[in-house]
Amino acid sequence: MGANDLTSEKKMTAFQKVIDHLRDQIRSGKLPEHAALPSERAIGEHFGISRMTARRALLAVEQEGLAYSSGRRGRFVSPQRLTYDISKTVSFFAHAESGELGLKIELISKQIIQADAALAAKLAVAEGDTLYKYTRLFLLKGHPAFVEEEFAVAHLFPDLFSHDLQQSTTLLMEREYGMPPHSGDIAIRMRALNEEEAGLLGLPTYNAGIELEQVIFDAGGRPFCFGRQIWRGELAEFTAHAILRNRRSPTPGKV
Amino acid sequence: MGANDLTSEKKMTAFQKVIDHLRDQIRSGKLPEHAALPSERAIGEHFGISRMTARRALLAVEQEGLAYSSGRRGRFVSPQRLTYDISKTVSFFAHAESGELGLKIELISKQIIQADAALAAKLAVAEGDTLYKYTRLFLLKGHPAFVEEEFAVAHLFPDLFSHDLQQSTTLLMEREYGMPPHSGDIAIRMRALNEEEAGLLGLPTYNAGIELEQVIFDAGGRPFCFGRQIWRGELAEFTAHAILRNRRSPTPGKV
DNA sequence: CCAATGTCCTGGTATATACCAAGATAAAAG
DNA sequence: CTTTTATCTTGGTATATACCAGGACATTGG
Repeated sequence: MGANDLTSEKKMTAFQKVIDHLRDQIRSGKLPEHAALPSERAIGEHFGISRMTARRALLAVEQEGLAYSSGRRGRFVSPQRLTYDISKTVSFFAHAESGELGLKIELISKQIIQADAALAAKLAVAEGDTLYKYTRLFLLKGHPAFVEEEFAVAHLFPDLFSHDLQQSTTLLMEREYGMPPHSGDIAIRMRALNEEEAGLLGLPTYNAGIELEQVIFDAGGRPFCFGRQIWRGELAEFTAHAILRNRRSPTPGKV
Repeated sequence: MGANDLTSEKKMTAFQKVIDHLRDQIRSGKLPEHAALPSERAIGEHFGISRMTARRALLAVEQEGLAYSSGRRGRFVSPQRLTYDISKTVSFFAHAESGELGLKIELISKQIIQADAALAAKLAVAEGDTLYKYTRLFLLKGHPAFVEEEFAVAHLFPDLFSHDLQQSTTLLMEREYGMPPHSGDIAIRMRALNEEEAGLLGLPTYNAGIELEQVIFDAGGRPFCFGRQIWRGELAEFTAHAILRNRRSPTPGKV
């Protein structure tokens, strides 16, 4: 005992070695953005491990956000994370326009629906009121970033569907209907993708993503639009600057 | 050929059946919060599938946030998600005190360090300046919720470590040092846990979680504290209310 | 030149098995 | 009654193998 201490890190599991290797390759830039990672089988042979172990390692790297899988085409290096300042704008499109992000919108579906209880509460309308509903896929440089479902109070935006929906609806509502956003209620959480979302985002089902919900209010505090985005988790970062309201003791002196 | 169409959903994979079953059990309340899920082996036998397939199903349910694993003790039903309004308070503790959440703080480590480039930039001090650093684990009703690493500018808080760190440091800094938080810069993203975090949170490494970073400023706009929390993803939801700054056309009239 | 075809590579699913280590628990020893 | 020990259960890791279906791509036929 104590003769072979040179083999320092032998506690490492096989798939952790692979993870570390892939991480290095990606972080060092040897594998640039959107470059293909070795396949499960290739890694298995190269490291002398079974394909299933190689697979676990690749899935871990995927979870880590360093790589993304694209159906049966293979796995690729994730692009750099992008930040979305939720306290400055309610429209990601408006946010993205300034920087050159190569944003593209694909319309997946549009329909006219009746508000259910949950939507009615969020949009301060009666249950059964007419709403526009449309689903869109947002791509950054050709790569899926998030899926958005949006609900708009119908009577405020007559003939909304006659306009092009491949643009910022927030800007559209402001320009065409004189309805500028004034404030927003936002919720962010992590959850698993359902089958449809996974398909659109090119991810395996049950992958985790980040959901961002927002209710947009006009200057009078009336909600007119509710949106629900589900992002590829490795892609997004949300920032905000918060000014704190007066709390229990309105500290005299300053302020 | 056309005789057995009653077996309607036979395209379902084995592990999807298990997922649906577990989801039902949890959503319907047959399995209450923190109740134990069947083990991998038990599910395998019950559904006539191999343990590895049962395992994949359980991992998917875990990813979905419906269940959490707790080392080698088994898997359990996740408690209800809790919301944390980031635009109203910078202290989760202060936030949690009001509601009866059963919050407990465990001090993991504390040390005095020199600021590296990244920390120096965030806290507006010189590289090499002295900082307090402490890591704490936050538990809700006895269950790990998030790990927090906090960095405070040392010269502003003499003898910080002589105080009890099992309380809200924001409140501590306000009460003992007359340094109330005025505003905060917040960033939220999804990322994988490292080994230490996974251990503390009772999760397998490389699981995804939600990271919340915040820089806290005083009334003069000077940063004095930087915190980094990593949450169990299925547990947290972050909300904010944003008032939009004047954009291209400073809408006349209100405000 | 273009469309159709077939082959190869890829990840997704699934089985059956094996060993390990940590947690839980019951049994044995003090 | 308490402490220690041994056993059982659990998830974590790992292998070797197999079949399927979709994407990529070169070859073939018109």
